[in-house]
Amino acid sequence: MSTATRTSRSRRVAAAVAVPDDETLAAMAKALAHPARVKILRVLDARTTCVTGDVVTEVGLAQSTISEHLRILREAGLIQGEIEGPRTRYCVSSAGLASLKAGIAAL
Amino acid sequence: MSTATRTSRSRRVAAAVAVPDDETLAAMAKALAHPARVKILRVLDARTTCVTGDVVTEVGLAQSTISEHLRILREAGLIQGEIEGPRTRYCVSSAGLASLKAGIAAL
DNA sequence: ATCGGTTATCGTCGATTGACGATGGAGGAA
DNA sequence: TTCCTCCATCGTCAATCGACGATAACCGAT
Repeated sequence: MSTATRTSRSRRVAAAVAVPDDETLAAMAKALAHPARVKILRVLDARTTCVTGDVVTEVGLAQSTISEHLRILREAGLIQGEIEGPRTRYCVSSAGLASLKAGIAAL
Repeated sequence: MSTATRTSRSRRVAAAVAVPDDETLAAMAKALAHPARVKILRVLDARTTCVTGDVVTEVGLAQSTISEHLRILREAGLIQGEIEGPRTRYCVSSAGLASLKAGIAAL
């Protein structure tokens, strides 16, 4: 418990963080269970936003491999990408990340 | 951060949490990347300590499978087990878990 | 309409994972 | 000693992962 001292029957104050169950937490952990994906998260966080090509350059793996890692992170809800013309812009999902943090912190 | 408000150049107060690099963080996440292992952590936390057989009963997988999961968690530094006569007693490694939490929180 | 740049998806291959039963060793009890 | 219990390890099998090149789809500009 850190931000939310206010728990029980009070008004919803600010973004109730979803606490994931075992299954979901494991899935999110699995998405992080690869150095390249951890690095991708850091890259996205540092630049606040980038297109796939930027990530390919930064991480140094094949484009198809990066695209796959991005898919895994996206399906885990840790990042989100929006199509922007011919390219796709990715950013970390603060909601998803918060959920992961909450789940880990609750251990 | 929860326990340690005291950070910088003060005397080392209580267990400076090691912040893991990408590789290590990924390895710890990988250890959590399975529902059974998440559950095992919860079981250990709830009972503060248990022998392998208890975990087998609680989780409901084959003894060899549980033993393997315990090994993975142990090698990731998330739990520690001490041999106690004919059985092995496992408990959560607060240091390892703190390291994981720090790594995740730093994302 | 066609071309060039940017991504996602497909197919493949070797490596790793996860599950289980079987085996073996280390302790306590008889 | 001789059991019996508890646990880790081994061997095996199917399933999944990770990386890559090749291909296709999509869009903007020419």
